[in-house]
Amino acid sequence: MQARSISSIRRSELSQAAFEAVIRYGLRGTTLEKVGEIAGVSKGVVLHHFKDKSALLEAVFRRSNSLLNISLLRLYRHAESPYERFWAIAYANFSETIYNREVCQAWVSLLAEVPHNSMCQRVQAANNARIKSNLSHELRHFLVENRVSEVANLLGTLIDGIWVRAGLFAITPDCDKALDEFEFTTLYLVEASSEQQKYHKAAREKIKTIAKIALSPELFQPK
Amino acid sequence: MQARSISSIRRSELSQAAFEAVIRYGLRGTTLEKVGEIAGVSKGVVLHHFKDKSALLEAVFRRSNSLLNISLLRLYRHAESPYERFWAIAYANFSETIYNREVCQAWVSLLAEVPHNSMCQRVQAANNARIKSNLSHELRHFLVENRVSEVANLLGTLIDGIWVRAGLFAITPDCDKALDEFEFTTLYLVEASSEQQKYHKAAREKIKTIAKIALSPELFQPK
DNA sequence: TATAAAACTTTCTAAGAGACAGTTTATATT
DNA sequence: AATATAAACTGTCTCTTAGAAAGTTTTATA
Repeated sequence: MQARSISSIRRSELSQAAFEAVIRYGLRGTTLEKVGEIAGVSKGVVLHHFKDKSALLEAVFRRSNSLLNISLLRLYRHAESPYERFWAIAYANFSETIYNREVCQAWVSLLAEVPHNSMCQRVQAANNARIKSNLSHELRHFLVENRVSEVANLLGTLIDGIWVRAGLFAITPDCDKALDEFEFTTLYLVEASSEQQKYHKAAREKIKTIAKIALSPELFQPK
Repeated sequence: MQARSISSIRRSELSQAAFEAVIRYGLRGTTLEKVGEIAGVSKGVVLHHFKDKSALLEAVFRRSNSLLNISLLRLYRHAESPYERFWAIAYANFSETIYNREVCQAWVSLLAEVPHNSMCQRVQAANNARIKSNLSHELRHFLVENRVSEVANLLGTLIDGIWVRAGLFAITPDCDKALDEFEFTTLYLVEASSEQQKYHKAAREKIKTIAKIALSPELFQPK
């Protein structure tokens, strides 16, 4: 059995290398040659596997979004209540494995590609929709139906805002601070009763523990 | 009296042209030649007034941030209470003159420049700090002191999030929707009493009217 | 082992960033 | 007004980059 085609392995290596290049040299400083250099191949190989530079950057963009997806699925597997699934979403976005200098910075750098790349737009739109849908699904359990959509939307937008700010300044972002901001906003937006607040705190603690294991760097090596 | 030096006029023309180019061709598609073409001069002129491409993009970035500043000052002039000044901040960020397809898209495109350009980082950091300080100053009047900083920070982050989402998809953003989201979040975060809510509504209405005049496209031609 | 397809390399071209030398235009000084 | 000086601008040259194309090697499969 052939595990994965050479092409798919190369594409993965190359998009990883491109990610590296974007971190090191910025979007404008990322050239096909540098990407090849990091991957240990010639520029020609890069263009053999990606039709042009846009296609390569698109793959990097897709990759960084899929990291988020993977981490969410891992946490979902161990979340057993709406509150816990809600916090799984939060920790998927703001655990060290995902919410770190490199990834945030790369994401912000790649944002510039989106307005003129309809494939990136689709990826990003799908991502926003997925987060909103996930949040809505859990919010329904502790918020009146007619406010669910609005709150889910706002929390999604807030997540983007936190990410952007983290990416802009090329410093290590503070996971706990981000999670605090998310919690703070949530509790006010859903007007959580003190009983509900306890559930949230408990769920956050549990998912935090799970995230520490399930999203540990050793276990988190994407294909 | 010499109104403005030739250089300063040229720099302004050129950064305006560069802004145009970023909109039309994206960050990666923006070349010095195209910028010159839009401005009706040769590439050499561009490099005469800006030491390199980064310096040019920096100027565009600064420009789009200063638009925000100008619109805020205009509205402040007519705001007469904390509530009104609070809403002046909101309308400075989300009036058609500022919050439109072109500006949002350019802003997002230029974000990619920030992580590797310390001057852009300084501009952006100053901007964040200013918005936070402005918000804090007004929030103090209808929120207990020990929550002011946190809420100001969150609202600033939310504004960034709304902007990013608007810039990503190259469509005309919806000003009223953005303002509704901002209002919605504010009212919950400050736990506004029904009396306070009335003040907010009234202030929003008033500033809306003022913005329609003071920020009308005819009157808003930045230097 | 023959054949095709996929992976990879090398070479070439057009376009871009930016340096530099030289020319023109504006400003200030006597 | 005449001259000096600085600023604005132009054209040319070099080096780097994206990407196309044509050719070579490797791998898979019948």
